[in-house]
Parts: sequence; structure tokens; C-alpha cells
Amino acid sequence: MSKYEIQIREIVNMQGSITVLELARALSVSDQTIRRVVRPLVERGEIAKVHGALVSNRSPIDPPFMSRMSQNKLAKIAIARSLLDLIKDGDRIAIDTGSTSAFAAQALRERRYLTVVTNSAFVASTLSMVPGNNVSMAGTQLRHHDGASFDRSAFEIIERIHVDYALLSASLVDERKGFLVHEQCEVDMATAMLENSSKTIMAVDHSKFLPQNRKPSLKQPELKPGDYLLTDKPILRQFQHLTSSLDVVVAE
Amino acid sequence: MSKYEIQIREIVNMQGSITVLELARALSVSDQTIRRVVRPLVERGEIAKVHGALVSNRSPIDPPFMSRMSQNKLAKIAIARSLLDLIKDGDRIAIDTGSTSAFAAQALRERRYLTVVTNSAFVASTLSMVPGNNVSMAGTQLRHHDGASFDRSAFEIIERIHVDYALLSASLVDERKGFLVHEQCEVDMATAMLENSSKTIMAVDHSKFLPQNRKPSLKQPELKPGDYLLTDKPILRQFQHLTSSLDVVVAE
DNA sequence: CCTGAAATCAACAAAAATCAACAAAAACAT
DNA sequence: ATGTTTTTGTTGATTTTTGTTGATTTCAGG
Repeated sequence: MSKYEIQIREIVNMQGSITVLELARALSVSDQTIRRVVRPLVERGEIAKVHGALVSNRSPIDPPFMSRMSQNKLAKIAIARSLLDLIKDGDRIAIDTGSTSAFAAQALRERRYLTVVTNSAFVASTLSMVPGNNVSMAGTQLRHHDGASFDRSAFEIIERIHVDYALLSASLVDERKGFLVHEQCEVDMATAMLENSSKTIMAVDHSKFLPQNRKPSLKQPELKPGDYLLTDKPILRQFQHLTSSLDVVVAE
Repeated sequence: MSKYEIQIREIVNMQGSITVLELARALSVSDQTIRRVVRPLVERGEIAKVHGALVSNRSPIDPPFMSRMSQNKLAKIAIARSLLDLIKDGDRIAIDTGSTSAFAAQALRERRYLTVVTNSAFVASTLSMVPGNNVSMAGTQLRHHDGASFDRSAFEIIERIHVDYALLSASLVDERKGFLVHEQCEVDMATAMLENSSKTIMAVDHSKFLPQNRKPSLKQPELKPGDYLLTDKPILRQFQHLTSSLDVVVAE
């Protein structure tokens, strides 16, 4: 059994399909290697192969449409996978909204007996289906942008439940100002989650370190020393002062 | 099976229809290639083709993972589609939990400016993504069985919002006792929705009229004259006394 | 019923993906 | 260290897919 098998299965099943070349690039190996390690997988019927690509044989229905829209799928899947090294069965976790969290929720279906509190209807729906989980949806009024709630009751519920980890994200990482998002309500929610958790996990893929068209301006709450930063490429020199006190996990 | 199949199915089902040329441009391949790879898809009946374009033959998008579990997919899709004849843009609607409602939510994505209140995280998540909708998730604690909430706050929210239609379902239709479900909390929720709506729509596929292994015993609240019954086969003689005062819609 | 525009089909050449075999590199044990 | 095993990348022959061309069919409007 090759060391890539788990990753490949994960990626194929999450994405629904991927070309051999894309996968080769994603894992930084040659296309021939992909073909080789994939062969036993398709012989065992775990995934299907067509000329040029691999397709999941799990029902084609599975991948959530949110994920399809999103950029940097592979990076986010990698980050979601590395999250599984941190979160164990039975952990309690608060999860914010956003596509990174959507992938995280997908991955966390592998875990059992989680206590989850989230303001994202998508995350809540995904994880509530797992037997043994205890899922709380925080908030009532959902915004259509991402199906998340930021009303007063959302905050009340977040503040009522103390958890082991808060899983947060950001829209942009700025060299000077740190982790930024677009809206004040997101900052407030992140603050509430952070204050009611033992540790915070900030998940940002490498694209968040690059300049963007629509620039966010609001600063996420300060992380504590020992909090985690999950990303998919090594931190560049000019950002390292932001992450020096953090446990940086680089997914690959 | 071509590597484009998943994408094509996704796009066609998502959009409802698309021309061959548009699809060719979308995937940056030639129109000829589209025609070639589409041929097996329409032969297998997965999508339909007309001169110049492809059209989805399913409800607007692939049913969710819940549906794999669920029996009678086709019946439920048919019922969901006929629901679209009742519900118009801008309507306000309360939706209960269950697989019938999951399909209904999928179908209702065609409508805009809906006000939706539901105790199902799946329904909330699905409909909150539609731009223009106003979606409220009722309840906090989700049960893993179906991602629905029946806690006190769920009832408070249902009772706070008055809607045009309550969309309810049942597990079994009994010749003598009428519409039955398994749990008291479901009856309570149905009652709350019914009391805070102008009209009630009861959606039950024909299998609910047949005897079942796991027999439910609790009676749903009484429907009002003029309420709707949506089903997929004509009502048998012995059930007609239950439906005589109702508007019966038989989907096909 | 006829006609012109658009869509489809059939066939062939070009491009891309696959496979098999070998050599280099990495991992392993002795 | 040394030799062995395993894995990986490369090369070139083979197969599959794709785009193009031109002939044929379908559709809408007179």
C-alpha cells in the first residue's frame, strides 16, 4: 500500500473527480507514479478510473456544492486532512463559516462523538448526520451569502458552550495587520469562539497570503501563544513575525 | 465514462439546461467533444437532450446524501416538483424535517424571495444559499438522526413567524387513524407549524399508504378543509374519507 | 413545401494519455 | 559502509481522445 493512497482517496472522493495530471501536480510526483499507485486502488474497486482522470465511485451526490464553487480546493482539502491530526474522537469544537470550514466539516465526518457548535447551517447539517455527534446550530436568521447566522442568539449559544478548539479562518493575511476579514460580525463571532475555547486553530490556505482584489480590512482577534496555524505552504519570511508564537502546521 | 461526465451532470442539473455550445465553452473543449461524451449519458437516461441543448431530467439538482437512504426517490421528486405549482416567488413557508422535505427544499431553490422557517438544518442550509431568500433555522440542538431540532427555542421561533404554507409529512397513513408519525416532538412541531400558517400542505408518497414494519402510532394534527394533500398516486377508496375535504394533488 | 441557418454526424489527422521497460534514486537491512 | 529491495522518473511505442473538415439532418419562417 503506497503512502499516497489515503491522500488520493480523500481528494478523489471529496472532489468527485480529478485528472491524473492535476493529481500529479498536487502531490508533486510524476504522472506515471500516480498511474502506478492508483492501479491497486481501482483493482480493489475503491475508486474508478477513466482515460485521463480518476472519479469517485462513492455516489456522485456527495460533494457539497459549496466546495465546487470554491477556489484552491486542493489546498483546503489538504488543510482539512491535517486538521484530523489535531482533532480526536470526542473533542469539542466550535467552527466558523466559510469554505475552508466547509471542507473541514467534510473531513471531520471521520471523527465520532464530537461536540460541535457552529453558526454555519452547512457545517451543522453536515456534522449532525454523523451518529454520536452532538451538534448545536448557533443562530436563527441565516444570511444567503453563506448560510451563516450572526444574530444575538448565535452569540448567546457560542458563549454558553465551552469547547476544546475554535476553528477560525480569515480572508486575507496582511504582513502588518495580521488576519483580516470583511465584516465586523465575523470578527465578533471569531472573538466569541476564541474566548470560549481552550485553543484556537486558524486555518488559512496560501492564497490568503497573496494580495486580493476585494480587500478586507477588519482584524481578527489576537491569537494566544500555542494556538495553531494550519496552512498548506511554508510561511514566507515577511509573515513569520505573525506566527512566531504559534504552532504552525503545514499540510502537504 | 469520460472525465467530463461528473462536471456535465453537475452543470446540467444545477442549471436545469444549457446549450451544447455554452457547455463546450464552459469546459473549453469543442462542441463535437461535448456531443460525443454526452451520448452515453443520454443513452443511460441520466440527462436528456434536445436539438441544440441538454436539459436535466431530474429535479433541478441531484438529491442530497439523505436520499441514498431514502426509498421512493422518484415519487418524492415528483411530489417536490408538483409543489412548485403551489409555491410562488415571495411566498412564506414553514418546512418540517424528513426526506420528503429534503427533496422539497431542493426543488424550491427554483423559487426566489421565499421566507422560510424550518427546524431542519439540511433544509435551512439548502435554501439559505438561494439569493433573495430569507431563511430562519429554528432550534439549536440537532439530533443526529436527521439533523433536526425540537428544543424549546425551535418552537419559539416557529410560533413567532407566521407563514402562508406549512409543509408537513407523515410516516404512515392509517385507514382509521389518519396521518401518523413516530415521535411526540414531531407532532408538536407539526402542530406549531400548522397553527402559524394559513394553509397546510401534507406531502406523502404512495408508500406511506402501505403497511410498514416499524409502525408509528402518534397522530398528526387535524388538517383544515381546503388544505392540500400532495401525493404521487391516486387515493385508494378506503382512504378517501380522510381526504374528502382536502385539495388532493397527484403528481405524475 | 421550400429554403437558409444552425446543429449534428462521420471520418481523419493531430494531440494527449497510457503502458512497458529500464535506469536512477531512495529506503531498507545487514 | 555495502548490497538488496523498493520506489520513482524517463523514454519511446501504442492506444485513446480530441479538433477539424465537409456532408447530412433538423428546425423555423415564409
